[in-house]
Amino acid sequence: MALPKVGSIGEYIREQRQQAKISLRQLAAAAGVSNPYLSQIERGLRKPSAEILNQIAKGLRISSQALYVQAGLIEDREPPSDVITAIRADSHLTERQRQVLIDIYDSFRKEKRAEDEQTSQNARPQRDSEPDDEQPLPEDFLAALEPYAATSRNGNVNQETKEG
Amino acid sequence: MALPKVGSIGEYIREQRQQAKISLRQLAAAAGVSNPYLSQIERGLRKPSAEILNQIAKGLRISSQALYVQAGLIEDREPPSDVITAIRADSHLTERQRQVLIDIYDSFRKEKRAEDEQTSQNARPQRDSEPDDEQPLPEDFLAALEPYAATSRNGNVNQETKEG
DNA sequence: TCACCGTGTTTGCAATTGCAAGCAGCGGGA
DNA sequence: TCCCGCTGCTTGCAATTGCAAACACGGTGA
Repeated sequence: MALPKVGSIGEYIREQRQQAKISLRQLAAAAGVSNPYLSQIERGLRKPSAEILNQIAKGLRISSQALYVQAGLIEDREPPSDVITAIRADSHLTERQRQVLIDIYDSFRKEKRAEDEQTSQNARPQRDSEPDDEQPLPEDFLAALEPYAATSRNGNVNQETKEG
Repeated sequence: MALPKVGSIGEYIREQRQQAKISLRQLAAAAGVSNPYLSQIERGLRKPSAEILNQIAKGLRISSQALYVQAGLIEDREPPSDVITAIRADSHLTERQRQVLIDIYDSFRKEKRAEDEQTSQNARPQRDSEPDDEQPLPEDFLAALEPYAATSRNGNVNQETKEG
């Protein structure tokens, strides 16, 4: 019972490897792991760490994500689609703007969580769709944001270019 | 071994945890790991396995992918790169929170653009990513957000909102 | 027959993970 | 003052990872 999903990922790796028509040792070399260890992984005898998994994915030239999903390390459909990552990757923002956005996002998550916990006691059916009946952002609210937005406190203008 | 990026992921976890305003032990319990181990992870003394990483992500209610990217375990190859899309897809937010985030994002984009036009004359060389850290969000700023965050589900809000 | 090269597998073992228990500091109440 | 609860940190220690070396088996050529 020790390693429930490891077997499946081992099989998956072996499948991928065989489809690529490379030997265990070749993949081991490409991935930078030892052949015996790879053998054990493929047979589900070992639970590789994330680092090893990542290297194997590289060796197989497949997506790390695919492997993690197989390993059960990422919820297969991870719908959050990751606002944080998107913010971090967005080159159209300054570093400070990113920080603010992330903080706001986190605070939202926190509030939502607090609410969820609260409602979980009552086990109340929760409606997501609310009648949207109000302007989301009044002027003064955005005004309050400005000092945090582009600011460039010490001329930190951050221009990594990524034309997109 | 240097474990180059472990430190950064530890910091990232600690940031996320503190922003969520939960204690190390709370997160440890939520993630199903021991407190001392989490402490060591946060300080970069240990390299958590993928499984632990995944559990921590769950405990933090953040995307596993974000954590893996931070850990350098995913090549960050195809990030959503679209903040709006990510926000829209995030089921952990209320509809109102999404609206607010999107509006803030838009306003940031505008400000940044204005700045870039201004600074394009100077073409300042990039300052490496080290914006002098400073507490990200003052209290009153977050307080200003609250009315827009989770509130107003279905018209009637004041169920138990702590009214001082 | 032997030697050689390839495949995947088994076998110890150092290094590391991850945990239970305990330690030190801080703030509040009796 | 003591006690309690909370915060994070340190300390052994069992369990596990991941590797080097050696193993078993098969195919090839001399």
